[in-house]
Formats: sequence, structure tokens, C-alpha cells
Amino acid sequence: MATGRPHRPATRSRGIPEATVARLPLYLRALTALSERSVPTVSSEELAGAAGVNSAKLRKDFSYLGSYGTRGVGYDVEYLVYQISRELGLTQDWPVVIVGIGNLGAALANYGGFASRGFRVVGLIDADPELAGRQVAGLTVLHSDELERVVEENGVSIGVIATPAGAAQQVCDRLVAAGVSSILNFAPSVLAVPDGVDVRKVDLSIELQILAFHEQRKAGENAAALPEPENGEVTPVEPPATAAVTRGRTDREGQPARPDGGPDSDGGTDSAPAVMPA
Amino acid sequence: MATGRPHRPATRSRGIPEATVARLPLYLRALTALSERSVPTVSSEELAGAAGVNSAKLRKDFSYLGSYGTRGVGYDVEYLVYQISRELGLTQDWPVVIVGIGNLGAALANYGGFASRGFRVVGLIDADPELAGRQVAGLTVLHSDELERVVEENGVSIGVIATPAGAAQQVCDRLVAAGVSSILNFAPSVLAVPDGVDVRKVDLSIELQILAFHEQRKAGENAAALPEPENGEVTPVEPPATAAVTRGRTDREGQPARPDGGPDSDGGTDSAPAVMPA
DNA sequence: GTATCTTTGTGCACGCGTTCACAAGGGCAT
DNA sequence: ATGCCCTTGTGAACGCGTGCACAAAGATAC
Repeated sequence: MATGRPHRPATRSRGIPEATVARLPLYLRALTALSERSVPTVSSEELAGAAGVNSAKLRKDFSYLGSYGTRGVGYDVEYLVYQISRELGLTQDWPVVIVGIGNLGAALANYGGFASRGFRVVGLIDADPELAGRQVAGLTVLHSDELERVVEENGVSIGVIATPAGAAQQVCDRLVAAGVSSILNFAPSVLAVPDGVDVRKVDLSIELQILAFHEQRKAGENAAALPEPENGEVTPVEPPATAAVTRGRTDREGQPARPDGGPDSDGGTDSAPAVMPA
Repeated sequence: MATGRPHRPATRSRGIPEATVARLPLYLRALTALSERSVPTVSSEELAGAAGVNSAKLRKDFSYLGSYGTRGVGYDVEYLVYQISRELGLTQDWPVVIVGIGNLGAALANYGGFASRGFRVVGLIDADPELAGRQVAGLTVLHSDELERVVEENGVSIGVIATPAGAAQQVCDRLVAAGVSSILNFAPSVLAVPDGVDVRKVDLSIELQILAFHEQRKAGENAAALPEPENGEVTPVEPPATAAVTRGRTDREGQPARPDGGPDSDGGTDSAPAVMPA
């Protein structure tokens, strides 16, 4: 998942919990599919199954929006689609700019999921003069100089950053200065923004690293469960050699020593050395 | 953030909280940057700033890994990089396959962030016979028929799905059957997997919809704060016409009526109609 | 009109995650 | 060696999110 990031005290005013907001698009997608199959009503149990969540959670989520169900029957699909769309703000048209038209930016520009839900790409922007003028996804790529103009002329409030990490903060600053107040950031960098600006981050590398963590633990479980040592002298759970062979992984070499002369917590227990990634 | 998804009771065994695991890659990135600048030590305050989190949270996160800091001084950068890398499993080599080499799949294949942290793309797979044989990011695209072979020969345990939604579940099933136990899913669909398989979802459309929700609320705040009505008859917070003009948005038309003959909760209060997205 | 059945909506309790605030601990100056 | 100062590590309190379990409410059959 893209990593969440708070920003405001939470969800204020009408007080729809952030966790619920994050699930609404999921429900909406499932409901849209039902709508296309002309299914008139759906129970919380069915819909929860389609969305991959617990039915109690779904009912509680909907209860924040109001009482849109009918006891003994379920929810009216069309009506619920409308209510959720409205709640999410999808009944409006949201002009979007994408900055950084590399592989990822081009992929985003071509992504059909945007247009289908009220999002309209109105500008593709790149710093490379070579790209300016090229056609991508039916739009002409503009040079960075045009960023402010495009944002202001189209009343853009949502910007997508798909530049390299080094350029992200600068692009972000310019977007914000031009009037953008919501940013979807694909660059692997932490963005500093003023109050009132929302940033959501999607980081492919982080997602993979989280998967690797769980994968490593799974591998460790298949081996004998080591007794837990006490007192901060942590015994690392290393995937045993058998697992490494089984799945064809290879460990690398080199390992920094503990900086001070203090006790090396890995002493004797960590037989699988490593080097830090670039 | 990419939307999280639980699956197992939480983080078991050595008990590093899931939320902490999700932040470790963030710390690692900041530490790597410091390492490249040859900074020897860093305080929790500095590092927290660079990672965009609270310093108390950072210290608590690190406390789950062990006592790696020095009071009065801070943390040794190199040593911490190593410890986090090891904890995340990045000291191993993780072969990865990417299925679905469209715009997004190609972008992922070219993404440098993979290789730099122990992830090695060993297979690009697509169902389109046209693509088979083409070179993408220095690798030859293989046809879907080869999926099982590539997974087994390389001992792949992490798979990336970048196919259209319709193909995702089938691809997922085949990956799992072939031995993959961690999946990063970019397709907008809910994947059903057996126990023991981890799925993380990255959904661009959902991220945008969450931004739209907050953006809509921001617009609503600038107008007069409506008094909250009681009794489930929810008065929608509609961005007033002034805001729409200011930012150049346009509302669409059409709105489903409430299914039963019951009270229309929007009666008189919701002047901004809408249509559901495709 | 009454009884029964189905499904919603929610009160409540529990657990995870965050934050505060401070004691413990190590360096450094004197 | 001693005392001061700085930063870590963590106990405790709080708040959010989840899931259970059930009462409320509408539909349906008779």
C-alpha cells in the first residue's frame, strides 16, 4: 500500500474516520461491478466479500455516511454508488497534472482508472526539453516552464509527482505555490509541505521491502524456533541455509562492527553477514 | 499509502509491530543518504526530521530492534543501516518476477529502486505473444506459458502483478501454485490467496480518490460551516459554487432517487446532483 | 393484523499504535 | 574522579480502529 501519512488532527468536522475513507473506494469499485451486472440490491455480507473486508466493518463504515440500507433486504446498489461517489467528491471533475513523464509518468498518463472516476489529466509536464512537444496518451508534453500556467488555467488542485527523487521537492514547492493542495507522490523522497496541503505517497521500493520482511520471517519459521534471548542482546532470526537453498537465495558478505567497544550483539549468533544496499 | 492489508494475526514471534516495519524502509533511506554524505552519527531528532516522523516514534521503533543507540550521542549511521537492512531481509538476494508488461510493468522493470536493495528482476512475463521476445530493461519478455518455469528455476518468492484487473486473480493463482508467497498487486482487484501468502496492494485510483475526499472537505471548509443536523438525515457538505468557480471545477448531472419510498435524505439540501462513474 | 424471518445499525470491549514525559545512561569538561 | 549535560530507551496514558453480538426494524407469509 502506499504509505499513509496523517497531517491534520485526523478526520474532523463530519468525522468520517480516515480508515473508513480509505475503504470507500474499495466498496465503490465492488458496487460499480454489481451495477454493471444490473444487480439491484446487495447485503453487507455479499458486498464485504467482494471488497475483501469484514461485514461488520462494512456496516460500521456505511453507518458513518448515514442509514442507507434496508433491514432485512440490504443496500440498493445504485443509490449506494451515488452516495459514496458524492462523499468521496467524485461527482465533481478533478483536473490533474502529472509532472515527470518518464516510464512511470507515461504509465500513469495512460492509466484508464483516472478518467473513469472524475479525474481528468489536463497536463503532462517534464523538465527535459527533448520530451516537450511529444504526444503521450493523447496529450502534448509541456516543459516545466509551463507548470504554473497549466495549474492556474485549469484550476488544478491535485498534482502527481513522478520525477526522480532529486527533483521532487522543488516540483512540489512549485505546485503548491501555483495552487495545488493535494499531491500524490511517487518519488522516493519525503516532501515538506505547508499546512493545508495533503500528500499521499506511493513507494514501490518500500512495499517490496515490507514484503521481504515478512518473507524472511516465513522462511525463519520453517526452521527450528529459536528460544528468545533476554536483555536486548537480540538473536537475529536468520533464514537457515536450507531455506536459502530451497528458494535459491544467496546471502552477501561484509558486516559493520558495533561502533563503540561495547558488546557486539551479533557476536557468535549471527552467522549470516551482509552489506548495506547502495 | 498503499493500502495495507493484514492477513496474519499481526506481527508475531519477535513481535515487531507492523506499523514499525512499514517505517523501517523510510529510516533506511534517510540513513543511506547520511551514509553517502559520510555522516558518522545521527540523533533521533535529526533522523526523524529526515524521515518525516516524530522522534519519539522513531526511538520506540528502534527499541523493538534492540538498543543500537548511544545515550548523549545518537545512532551510528553505518551500524544502523546494517541492522535495519538485516531486519528487513535486505541482506539477502530476492529474485522477483513481474507479470504484465504494459506501461506500468515496463516502468517497474526500469525502476532503479528495485535492484539497489537486494531485489533482482529475473523475469518479465506477459500474456501477449506480440510482446514475447521483446527486450525491456535489458531482459527478454517471456510468454505466460513460461511463468511456472521462471519461478521455479529462480526460486522466486516475490511476484509483482501489473496486469489488467481481469487477469490478476488467475495470474495470482498461478504464481502461488508455482511457489510465490509474497505478491505486490498493482491491478485494481481484490486478490484471494491461501493462508501464508502475503499480498500488498498499490492502487493509484484509490489514492486519488482519498485525495479527492480531503480536497472536497477543504473546499467545504472555506464556506460557512453548516450546523450539523441530527438523526442520520445527513446534510452533505457540498463545495459551494464559489469554490467551484475559484478552482474551475464543474459538477455533473443526474442523481438516483432513494430506492424505497422513504424520506429522501437529500431533499432540499443537496443541490449538486451527480452521476456515478463508469 | 400478526408472527416470523432476515439483515441492518450500533453499544461495548479489546488491542494496537502514538505520544508524553522522565529516568537511566554515557560522554565530556574540569 | 566528579559532576554536568545531552540523548536514548521506555512506562504509562490516551485515542483510534476492529470485531462481537444483539437489539431494532423492515419485509414477507399467512
